[in-house]
Amino acid sequence: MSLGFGILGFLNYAPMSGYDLVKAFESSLQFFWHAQSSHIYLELKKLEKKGYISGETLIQSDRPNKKIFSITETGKREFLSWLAEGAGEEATHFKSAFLMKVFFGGNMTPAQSADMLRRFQADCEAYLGSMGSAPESIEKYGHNKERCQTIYWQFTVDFGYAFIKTCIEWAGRCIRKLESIEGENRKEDEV
Amino acid sequence: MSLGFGILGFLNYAPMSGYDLVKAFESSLQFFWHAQSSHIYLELKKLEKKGYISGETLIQSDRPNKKIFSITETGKREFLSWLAEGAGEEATHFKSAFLMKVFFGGNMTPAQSADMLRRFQADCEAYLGSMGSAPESIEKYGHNKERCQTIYWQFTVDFGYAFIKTCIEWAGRCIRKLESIEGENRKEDEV
DNA sequence: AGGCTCATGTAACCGGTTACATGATTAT
DNA sequence: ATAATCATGTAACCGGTTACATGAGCCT
Repeated sequence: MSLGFGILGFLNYAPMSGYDLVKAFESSLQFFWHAQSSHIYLELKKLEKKGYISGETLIQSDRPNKKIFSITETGKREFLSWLAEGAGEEATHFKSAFLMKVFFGGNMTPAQSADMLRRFQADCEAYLGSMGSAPESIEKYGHNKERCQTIYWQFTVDFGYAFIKTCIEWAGRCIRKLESIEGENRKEDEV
Repeated sequence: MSLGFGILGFLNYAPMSGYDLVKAFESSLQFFWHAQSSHIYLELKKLEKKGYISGETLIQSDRPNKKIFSITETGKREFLSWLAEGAGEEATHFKSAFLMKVFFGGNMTPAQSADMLRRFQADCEAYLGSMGSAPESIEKYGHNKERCQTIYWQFTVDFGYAFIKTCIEWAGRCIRKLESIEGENRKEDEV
């Protein structure tokens, strides 16, 4: 139901259509929450059924019509109480199929493992590059809001930076270790 | 299907029962993959149906009987080709409902947000403490295997350490920032 | 005419969780 | 007796993905 709360959070800023929400997720939460448009529309239906939001069709002449959703009082209460719950222990959980591959790296050659880690490192660097636009996004979306909102957005961006940098450094250590092993193996072969 | 590959990975070390696999996941992959026993048994059935593993009932007199699963040639091939695929771009993805709460922190008081972050930080410290047993686990499980396996296990443990430490430091920075804001607000109130 | 953005959905499926259910054997 | 560990499952559900489908209106 976390996606639902994300939607409520955005609607708590301002009424929006499903399409607007898709864009909003893409340009902010996507660092730690990937939402498919199909899923968002599905969730909107559920939230409306529960009475947390209400939608009104807006007739447009220049573009296709759209349905604008607003958060209800009940919805606001639900959202705020979810926030107030604070962090559960699941916050420290981290799931990764990639690390599973690393774990079973003994079934590949060290060279293969090193390649995998290099690819990972490169993806991280690319990701880091794509995050360059984050400060502007925050500026753009936040300039008409209270300034106190944007520091929380910045917190999540900071987390992203710190996380990716940690990944890059870790991968570097692993790669160096694997290269040293390869070096030893070659020496043994020569003897 | 990642859970399936995790199971194949363990069975590639040695034949095991469902119960053994539950224990194996708990004592190693749980840092980045939580597997419920019910799910493991379900997955074992699927893998058997696909012909990736085969099970034989072992009759025990001192304990309840159990079903020992072994990886088949087909299973081995599948597992190895999954490994060889390397890291996909999903490796850099990170999903967190907790960060979503941080993102929407503007709907709480800074004090509430700071409390949430302190709780998170404390959970991280606790997690760090629980990881102290990892090196022994590796030693224990690895001493009868080739030494080259254990360095990959160590890699994932190292990642865990680095990740949690990054979380703790990040949370600290956020908390300090929030405390300074609270300080400013109090000053304004006094004027 | 063709491609773009805007706009909204449905259906099938899959991965995973929760809750429940059962029963053998061993140790205290 | 009874608690703990060993051992295996089922059923209902939920959160999310993938693939598919549609169509309005704009720009070139």
